[in-house]
Amino acid sequence: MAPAIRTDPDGVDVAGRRLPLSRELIISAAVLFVDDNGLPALTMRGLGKELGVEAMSLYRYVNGREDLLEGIVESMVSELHLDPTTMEPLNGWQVYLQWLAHGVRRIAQEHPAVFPLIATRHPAAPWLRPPLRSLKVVEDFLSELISRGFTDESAIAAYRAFSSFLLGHLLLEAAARGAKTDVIADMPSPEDLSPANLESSIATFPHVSRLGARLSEDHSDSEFEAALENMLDRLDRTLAH
Amino acid sequence: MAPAIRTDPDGVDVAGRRLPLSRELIISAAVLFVDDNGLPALTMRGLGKELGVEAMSLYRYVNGREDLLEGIVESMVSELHLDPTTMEPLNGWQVYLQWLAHGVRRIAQEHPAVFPLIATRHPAAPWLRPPLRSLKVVEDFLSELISRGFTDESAIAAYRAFSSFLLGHLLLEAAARGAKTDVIADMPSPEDLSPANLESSIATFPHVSRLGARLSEDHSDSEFEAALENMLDRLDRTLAH
DNA sequence: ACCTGAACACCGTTCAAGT
DNA sequence: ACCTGAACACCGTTCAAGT
Repeated sequence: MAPAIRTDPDGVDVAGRRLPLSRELIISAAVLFVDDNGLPALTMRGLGKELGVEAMSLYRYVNGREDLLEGIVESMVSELHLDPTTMEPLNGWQVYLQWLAHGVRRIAQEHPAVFPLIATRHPAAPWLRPPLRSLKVVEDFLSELISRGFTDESAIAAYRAFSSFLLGHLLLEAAARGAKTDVIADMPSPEDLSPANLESSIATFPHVSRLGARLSEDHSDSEFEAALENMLDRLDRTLAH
Repeated sequence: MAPAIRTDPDGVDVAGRRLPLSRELIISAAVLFVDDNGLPALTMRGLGKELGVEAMSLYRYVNGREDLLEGIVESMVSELHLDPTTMEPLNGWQVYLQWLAHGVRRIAQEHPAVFPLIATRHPAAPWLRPPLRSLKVVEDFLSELISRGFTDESAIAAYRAFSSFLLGHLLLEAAARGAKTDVIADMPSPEDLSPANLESSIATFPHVSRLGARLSEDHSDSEFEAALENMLDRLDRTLAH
């Protein structure tokens, strides 16, 4: 059932040694597991088996399943931390927001099955807005914009608008990407528009039937870039008020 | 534990008669249950108890838990169907999109705990985009726009942009609304910025600390209207190409 | 120090049996 | 026709016990 898992099923490396358990190892194994098998398949017992260990062993390193999910989200979002030691300085808030937007998009594309977790889990503080849901990311966001001409208020408004933008676009893009690759243990979709059912629905849904092929086309790259440009232009206009 | 349920805990009406079980009754009871107790609390056994019946009885009317969730989503989204018999004719695609946007927003506001379900469940067809995830809604959408000057391509582009817009804004708004009312059986948030922890993080997150109060302010009404206006203007511009 | 066996309280789901 | 008891295969989680 599990296709092409990246670790040996018994959680041993190529030399046959068992990898030493740790929070980091468990979380990264969980990410791979969700990538391959989908979120509902992630159970403590199943992940334990993947690592060649009983489920109870995991409780030494993570405080239960909820904490594991939190760790997964945190490990993904931390890729968006600004790191001055390795990054060249950004010139302009537009460059920063472009970098940030494409960073989140890369996460959504590489881990489409994990992204719904990033999108819908309750953040640590009520004003944190997925997918920009870590304190460090928000601090960077506000700092970059305010140091480059935004007022406090406009930086906060930008944070709200930008998080909504990223969430809507990338959650739908991840869902589309997931639907192609997906380990669909879901039920066979009842009102599916496969060729068989399509004919019977031409009368009821003429536009949908006629445009079915074009509705399925993937223009996510150009659509994302265009919407991102529009967002940046809009922020620029509020700056010049 | 369960606060202010709207049906008698034994699923009987005021006269003491047991309500006759049906798919519709079960689904609407499930919606109320999720509104009050949150999505994770919805179990077949728990819902059965709420209706004064054993869990197994529900299987006569719904094909398992997944089908129940599907029924919940479908019952909410069907509120967005155009009904020519009761509605006055809409003049202009802007009026239609305003009506649609506010309809989805009302659902998100009235059922914030259900909205993540509408947002993240795999739709019946891969090209359906939550929250506009029913064939009828998409047919209405395309029909309204194409009959009012949109080309096939621009109507499809508008469907994509509009669904992304609604999903991003309303999922975040529902999450914020849910966090206030929520039955939070969640763990105590570890990096919460409550007064106690706030002081220690001023050094690490100066902007966040300074703006904490303003980050928590709710401007969702005006922000939604402004972003909706912007979206409609953008569509209007592509129309005039 | 690290892992496990056994146990507990839950799930969803099936099916023969009751009324 | 409609509901239930009993059972099965799973969960997450705890804790005393093993090594």
